[in-house]
Amino acid sequence: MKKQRVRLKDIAERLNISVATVSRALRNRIEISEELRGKVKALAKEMYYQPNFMASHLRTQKNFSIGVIIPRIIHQYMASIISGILEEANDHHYQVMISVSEHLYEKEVKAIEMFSSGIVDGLLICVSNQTKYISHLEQLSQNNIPFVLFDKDISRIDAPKVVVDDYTGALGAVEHLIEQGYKHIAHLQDNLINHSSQKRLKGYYSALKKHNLQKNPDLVIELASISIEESRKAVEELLRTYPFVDAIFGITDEIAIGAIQAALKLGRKIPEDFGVVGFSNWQISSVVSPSLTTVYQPGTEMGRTATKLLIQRIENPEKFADNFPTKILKTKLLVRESSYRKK
Amino acid sequence: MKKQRVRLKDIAERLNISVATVSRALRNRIEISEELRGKVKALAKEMYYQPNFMASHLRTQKNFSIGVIIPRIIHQYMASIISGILEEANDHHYQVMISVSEHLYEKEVKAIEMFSSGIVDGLLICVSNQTKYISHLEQLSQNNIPFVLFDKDISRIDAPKVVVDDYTGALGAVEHLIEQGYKHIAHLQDNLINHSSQKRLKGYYSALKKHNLQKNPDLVIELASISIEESRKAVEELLRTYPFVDAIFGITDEIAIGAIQAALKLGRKIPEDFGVVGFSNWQISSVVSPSLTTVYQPGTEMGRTATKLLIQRIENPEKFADNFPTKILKTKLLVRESSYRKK
DNA sequence: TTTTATAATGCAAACGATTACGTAAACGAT
DNA sequence: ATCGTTTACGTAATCGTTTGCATTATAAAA
Repeated sequence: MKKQRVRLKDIAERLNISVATVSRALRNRIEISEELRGKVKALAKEMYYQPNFMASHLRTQKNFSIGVIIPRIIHQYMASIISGILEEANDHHYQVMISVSEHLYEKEVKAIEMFSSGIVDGLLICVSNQTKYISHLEQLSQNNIPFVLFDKDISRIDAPKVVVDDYTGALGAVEHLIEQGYKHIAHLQDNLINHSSQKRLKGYYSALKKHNLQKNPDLVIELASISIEESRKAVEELLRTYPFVDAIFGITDEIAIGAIQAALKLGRKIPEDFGVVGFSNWQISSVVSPSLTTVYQPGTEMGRTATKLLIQRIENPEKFADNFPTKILKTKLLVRESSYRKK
Repeated sequence: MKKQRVRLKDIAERLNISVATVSRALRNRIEISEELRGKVKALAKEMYYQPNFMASHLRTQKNFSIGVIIPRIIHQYMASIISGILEEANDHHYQVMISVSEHLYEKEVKAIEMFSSGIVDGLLICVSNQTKYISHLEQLSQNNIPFVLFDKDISRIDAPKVVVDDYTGALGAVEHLIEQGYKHIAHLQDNLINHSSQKRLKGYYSALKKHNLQKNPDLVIELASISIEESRKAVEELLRTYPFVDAIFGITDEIAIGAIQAALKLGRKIPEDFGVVGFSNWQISSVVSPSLTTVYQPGTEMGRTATKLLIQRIENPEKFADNFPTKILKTKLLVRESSYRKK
């Protein structure tokens, strides 16, 4: 009743030849005469033969699949990274398995263990916000499982990395505000565990210093969580306490949008007497009114680059035995209405 | 040099027992004495043993992984579906492999072929816009590979399906506009190949009919592609040609936002003299100004439901041999500024 | 003591593909 | 006729687990 899958053996029996011959014929080995190769292929097609990857992978110790571990997926930037990963993987005939850690360290460790069981040839990892220990990553190195870190940097671990130039991106964003004439620029960010956050903060400080603006620790606000509402509340409070603040650099677009809403609510004119810049270039940012100036992060490119690096490492282990490149992708400032006062 | 992976054999040799015993001990079979089981497990842990899934899957013909085929991923609604899939799969200890068809029929077929090679136990499929033929899906049935269709419905194919109630959703959205006093409601949609689009169009017509409003084919616009710009252009033209139009039901939030922009540009007041409703509840919709009334689609729930159905079908093939359920998820109208005129 | 039941373990054959090695036939060169 | 090559294929081991069917030891029953 239940139709069995067609195996090499079935083809072999129909043609009265050996399984080995069928295998070789299908993979175009020259040792098999052209005539027979043709016959085998024709019959395979006719019988809808599909190779059993489980078996061939067990034998060859190769999977043609890579695992991806990310903190969350409902997030435009992350979705664009995944998109890049899928594209690049597809180009190289690799399949992609995704696991979401939900920013929980434990889930991250579990995912890595799960992927360490031979179902993938390598791993693409974006560590969670909670990840402070790295023994699970070192375990991977010891088990000889190639992996590449992306987006979030963990400086202590020795592995290929692909990150965005947060420092320069933030620096440019804040310099732009300064050039537009804003004098008292606040910075809203999430907790500082995150490496990117730290870099963006540094960029912010550098820009102030470069232009001889005083840095005021009260103008750096650390939000408990990243959301429009949270940011709106914080900015309202900030503007009541320090009314002289005339611009905000938000660490994400969500935060920047919250800032816009708060400023509008308090009667500020954007960009005339209040400027806002965000980070990431979510689709929202071009649609809100006023449209949001933001730092574009090349998500798709990051996905592609990380995947390319991983596949190279998988297919050429010796070559990458000791020198692990860190690719730093350039951001791009997209100037829109929220910060551009024509002079 | 290169450290070998630890196998059952390695553990067996260290303990001077057979491989079979180790295998059974690790899987908690009662035939093995508790004492020995303990010893084996301890040593396995000590040696960092990770079972080789390739081998065990080959033997058991079971993968604990499912394949997902979607048209694209950078799309909030789709990302939320994926998120639901990943959650549910994770709960049942399944892994998820994703393939993107980019709305190309050929890529969809290729993906299905690829997944038919035993690397997944079942498939979750959201067909592309271009998919008119279904032989590739029938092939799956014949090859005994369980699959579930989600989001996009193809009525001709016999399989479990999970869809959203587009008809009722659209009906409710348009009725809401009517109740708010809008009289000349236009509808903007994409090409009609899509089943959902057709259902939403029907809902639109039904609402008009129910409230004795005349249907005017000129007020149903078919866009070449879905984007804010495309929609803005179309709506501008529409409003110039038919100035009496006072509301728009857009088939997605993008289209609705384009409509808002066009209406504002032409000096219409929203919601006073112009109403707009979208479909999907993207994050954007609550942030634009005026905020957008829209029909919420339960993406995460759809992902979870489809996955649950698939896993049931995988683990209980007989039970689902002939009766394939179609789950229709309820939408929910979220009334916001773009359509709510207080009376 | 012999028989029988029970518990605990080993043996070896799968799963389906790949591949090192072996072999038979055909051919040309000596 | 003999030998060496080449061509074209077959044999069988292998990848790491799982599992049906022994097998052995131990205990209980006769």
